[in-house]
Amino acid sequence: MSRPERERQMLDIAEEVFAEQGYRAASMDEIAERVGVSKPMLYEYFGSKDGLLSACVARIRTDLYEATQEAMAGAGSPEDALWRGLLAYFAFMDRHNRALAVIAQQPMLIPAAAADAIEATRRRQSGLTASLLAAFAPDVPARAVEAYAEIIIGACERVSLWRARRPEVTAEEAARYVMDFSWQGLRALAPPLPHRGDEPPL
Amino acid sequence: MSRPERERQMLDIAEEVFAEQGYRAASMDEIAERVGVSKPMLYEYFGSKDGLLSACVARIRTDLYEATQEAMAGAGSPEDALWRGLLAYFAFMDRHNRALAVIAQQPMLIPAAAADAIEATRRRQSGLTASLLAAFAPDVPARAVEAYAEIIIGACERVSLWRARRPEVTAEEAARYVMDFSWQGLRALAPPLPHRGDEPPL
DNA sequence: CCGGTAACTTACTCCTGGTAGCTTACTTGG
DNA sequence: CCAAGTAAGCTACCAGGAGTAAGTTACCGG
Repeated sequence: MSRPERERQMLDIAEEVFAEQGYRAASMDEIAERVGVSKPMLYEYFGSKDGLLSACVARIRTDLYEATQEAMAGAGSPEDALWRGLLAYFAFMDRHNRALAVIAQQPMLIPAAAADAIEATRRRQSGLTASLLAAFAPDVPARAVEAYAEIIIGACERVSLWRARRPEVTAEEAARYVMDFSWQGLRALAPPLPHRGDEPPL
Repeated sequence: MSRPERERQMLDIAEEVFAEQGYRAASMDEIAERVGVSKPMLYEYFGSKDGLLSACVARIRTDLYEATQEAMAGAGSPEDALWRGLLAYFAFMDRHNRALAVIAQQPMLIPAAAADAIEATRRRQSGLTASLLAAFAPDVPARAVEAYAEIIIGACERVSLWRARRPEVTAEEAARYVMDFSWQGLRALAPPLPHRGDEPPL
């Protein structure tokens, strides 16, 4: 079997095993066995267990990035772009095994080397969001744009996690929540106070 | 040394070591040595390495919960409560070693038992936020309130992570970003439209 | 003084991530 | 068609750390 072929096969199996058992419980021996290959081959290809996880995560993140970017490409307005991006995000999470999607969001417990690879792809996602924001709010300072991008990413990740406990929430509903919140904020929620135009206290 | 005393001491050291080296890299032998005690004592007290992490996380989360709850107690309005809560959150993250605060947010790489303990305490935080929201938006469906609470928590966690890369961002500035975003949403950012006081759609 | 209990230790086992070195099999040039 | 090189693959091992069994000290009530 050729190298790229084997590599993809290994990633497929590893993704499956990690999702089933979690990173720690998954053993390299089992992954190797299920691939139908011996353990040193895994190390030949990925260097370490962390390297294998990194590769899995990198692949997923790349796919996620492409899916959201593509979805946002055809948008007519910033608002529309945000909506399409959110929808694509949650739909993607549905298609892929949610357990690994969650693993893909856990940078810190794994060693620095692996975390770097994950963070790099992750930052591309933040960057995409940030550029969207910058496009329709050019006067907002860069720092604030970054912060807002992080906020949106964090919101998405957390809502994904929440959906794992609430399977009845559809991807569209989830996207809707994030969208409404992001667009209008909470102020729109408060019905009793009629004077909504005032500034918040710093 | 008495049991509760030892326990606290062990947690202090473990917190430190986990924060320094990360969960995986930290060894029970080293923690035991730094405590000045032998390894079986750690197992006597916490059952397993995961148990030790769970205990650390539980303690931190409890403290965080109390800190934010206390901060929000004296608020005059929901808006004020949100602001105080956010500020307390980020200030807490500053005081405690940020690395462990981050570890506390990584449930999935550790076995189910530990993850459960973490999620349980975490949900209390979501619950606190949700009750705040419910208080000033009683007509919003419970499901949406939950989603919004998750969004805010996710935003806070992610912004914390971001601050680890951007030490120049103060706790107050971070709280400010989350506050502004949560309150006004993004629509307020778009500068070409001068009419910000109008009703949002919905 | 003695029995019991509770903090504590030494000295292991075993599992799993990781590696050294060998074997097979396929391609390529003479 | 064969030899030589290269790439895929394997067996057998090591190291280190999680977790444990059994024994030891020290304190405290009777």
